[in-house]
Amino acid sequence: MTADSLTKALAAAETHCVERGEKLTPVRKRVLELVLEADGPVKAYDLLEALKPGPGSAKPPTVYRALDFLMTAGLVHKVEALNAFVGCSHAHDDGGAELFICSTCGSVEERHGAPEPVNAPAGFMIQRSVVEHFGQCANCRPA
Amino acid sequence: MTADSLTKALAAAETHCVERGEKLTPVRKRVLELVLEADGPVKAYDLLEALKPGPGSAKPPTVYRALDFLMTAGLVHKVEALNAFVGCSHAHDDGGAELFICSTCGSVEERHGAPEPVNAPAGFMIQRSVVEHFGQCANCRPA
DNA sequence: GAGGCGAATGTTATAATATCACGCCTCTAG
DNA sequence: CTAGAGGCGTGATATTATAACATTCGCCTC
Ligand SMILES: [Zn+2]
Ligand SMILES: [Zn+2]
Ligand SMILES: [Zn+2]
Ligand SMILES: [Zn+2]
Repeated sequence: MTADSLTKALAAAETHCVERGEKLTPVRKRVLELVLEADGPVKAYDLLEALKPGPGSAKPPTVYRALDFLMTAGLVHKVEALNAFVGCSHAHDDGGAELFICSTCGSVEERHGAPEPVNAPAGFMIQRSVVEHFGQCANCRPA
Repeated sequence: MTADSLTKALAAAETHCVERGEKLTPVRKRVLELVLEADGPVKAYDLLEALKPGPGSAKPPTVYRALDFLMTAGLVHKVEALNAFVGCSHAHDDGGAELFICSTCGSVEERHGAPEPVNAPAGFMIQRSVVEHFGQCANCRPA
């Protein structure tokens, strides 16, 4: 992500929060910035390290609280299978997303629109779905 | 799961392993038994507790090694979003499964046959998919 | 301005999850 | 026999996440 598009993404995130009646505080903004800067899924304790020289102190609750906020706001998604986090460029309020993660280069592509599976058990009401695909992206795919 | 069907499942698991040229050792069998007995996703350290009075000692590597084996054999799946494990009644050799987990009663339904999503990025080669749906099953669904 | 309230954050400690590293035992191929 | 591989025991440690409580700050009211 270029510095320019990062700035724009942060501005858009700020607007998104204001519309939801919430505040993108400095700590939250800094965490979002770090997640967006990363070129792939990023670990909570790596964020913690990156935060240390920064504005606030850096204890685990700081980063986990910021991540919780950003996930609720739809600005960050957790990759459950990696215990890691990725930035979201769509800012969708519903939590669901479909992730395609390249195991080779770490790139993450996000897609929407994988709704209720056709083979769900009868009467099952889905509230939250975790959909993560791991493999090789077009660039890293072996010949 | 009834005691009878549990016995049958363990016998089937043993056969499945033999066909793969692997051994369902006592520790592995005991862990599988515990996972199958549970009425929902079960945590590694709960297995550890349950193993303590059992045959071997009970340190984390014991249960994690057994779980790794059982997952590779397709006898157990990990619920990534819960850091928990569920028994598999299908014994499919490929790792993929689609799970429907009731947040109220903890029941888990497993389905197969949700292959390559239509909206994958061009050229992306999927190796492993994690698909977990959380919500309410038909019994627990509010009126 | 003083006081009170709530959200956000700081701080300390601990819980929960998972792996490493090493050595012993057993089985078996050669 | 002997060497190697797989399986497991054991102690230590790494990684991930939360609980509990104190403090700060902005805002509203009196
Ligand atoms: Zn998203
Ligand atoms: Zn790639
Ligand atoms: Zn299965
Ligand atoms: Zn239910």
